[in-house]
Amino acid sequence: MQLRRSDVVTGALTLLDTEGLDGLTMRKLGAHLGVQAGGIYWHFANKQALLAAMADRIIAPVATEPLPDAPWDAQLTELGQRLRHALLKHRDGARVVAGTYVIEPNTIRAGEQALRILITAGFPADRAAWVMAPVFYYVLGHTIEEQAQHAEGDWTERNSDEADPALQTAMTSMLSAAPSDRFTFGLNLFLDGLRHRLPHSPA
Amino acid sequence: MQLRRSDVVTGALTLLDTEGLDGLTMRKLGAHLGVQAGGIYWHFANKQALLAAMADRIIAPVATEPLPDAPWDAQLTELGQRLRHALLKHRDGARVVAGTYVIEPNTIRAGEQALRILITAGFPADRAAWVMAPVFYYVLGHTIEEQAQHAEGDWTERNSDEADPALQTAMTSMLSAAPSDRFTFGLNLFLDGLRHRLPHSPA
DNA sequence: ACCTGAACACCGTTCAAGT
DNA sequence: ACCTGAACACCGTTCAAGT
Repeated sequence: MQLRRSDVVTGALTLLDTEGLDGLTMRKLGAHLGVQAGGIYWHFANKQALLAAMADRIIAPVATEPLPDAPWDAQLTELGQRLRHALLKHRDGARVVAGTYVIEPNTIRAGEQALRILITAGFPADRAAWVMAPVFYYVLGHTIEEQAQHAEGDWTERNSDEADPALQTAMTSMLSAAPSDRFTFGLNLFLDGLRHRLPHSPA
Repeated sequence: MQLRRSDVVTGALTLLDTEGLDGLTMRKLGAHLGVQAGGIYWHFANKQALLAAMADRIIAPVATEPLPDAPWDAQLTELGQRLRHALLKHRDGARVVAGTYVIEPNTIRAGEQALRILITAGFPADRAAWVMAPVFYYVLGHTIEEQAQHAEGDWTERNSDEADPALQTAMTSMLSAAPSDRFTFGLNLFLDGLRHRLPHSPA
């Protein structure tokens, strides 16, 4: 039976979870789908196009679920949290999304949601995207690192000697903290900046 | 005459500028250095280690130059600006740094500078790193996109139809703006959040 | 110590040819 | 329309052997 474009994306995401991004090859994907590697190129022009489709699928839940009726800052926080959770659902999800310049439908929709929140809240339309981009970079950057989980011993090892105790405290408290706490902290840092530019919304 | 570790890094950065990160292969680097590809492995355990050394070299100017005697927020801004400029000095510089979990000396030093600024300013030591990380993610994310310069027509093309004019304005103003203006704007957004948590420093 | 030569085990992508 | 088979032009990495 035939392979649809969406089957290829689904198979690729399954393989992503078991092999990771670096282990995701067209040949392995072909084998997983019961097809020659070359066969995939009938459905996708190249690997990059497939990765873009995967990224869009990963982001889908962020664009789909309706936002709660809440103040703009709570809505924006919710969007950031949803994005992180969506990225965490697949191994290397953040790297996949970061690596593809996505102009697929769901990604566009998610971005439009963020812009609408900001514009409705009173941000000038010609600055809304300037605000959205940093939040997006932050969520991606944080989650990439969260998913990389490079053996945490590294830093402590390298710097066990010669270091300022305050700096030690700083690094240790970052490495030992729960990722979700650090994430929320950073997101709030951002929103403080935003709230500062805009009258706080009435609850 | 013999090849030193630092010569390999220098050659790799030269090649990076002409070929880009995706075109930087061990074989091409070998040819550029007048050496077989395998020969490089005497100096570096693998390509990843070489990329880490390249990243550290790229970041070097951020760690080396002393900071001006200024309020903490101005110092932090300066550090962010320097990091962006350092990344921009080499093609795909931001991607190189983002792709390597760097615990090389210069990167450590640059991070310590940021932590010291924050701690001196009065941030609790166990939160300083939580503040530093988001700024770092932002600078990297912004600069990666700035260096990708994916034909700006893409978005406008895809969305010339059916779209909300306010959203159009938002996207257009982002795509047409000078990257350095957008960068400074985003950095300030962050600092507003920080200043909000800390008594503003006396000039 | 530092590098060559040559191989190993892979890649993404193309494309005639099959069904 | 959808895929096979087989090739092309690469990769990173290893390692005996040379100097």
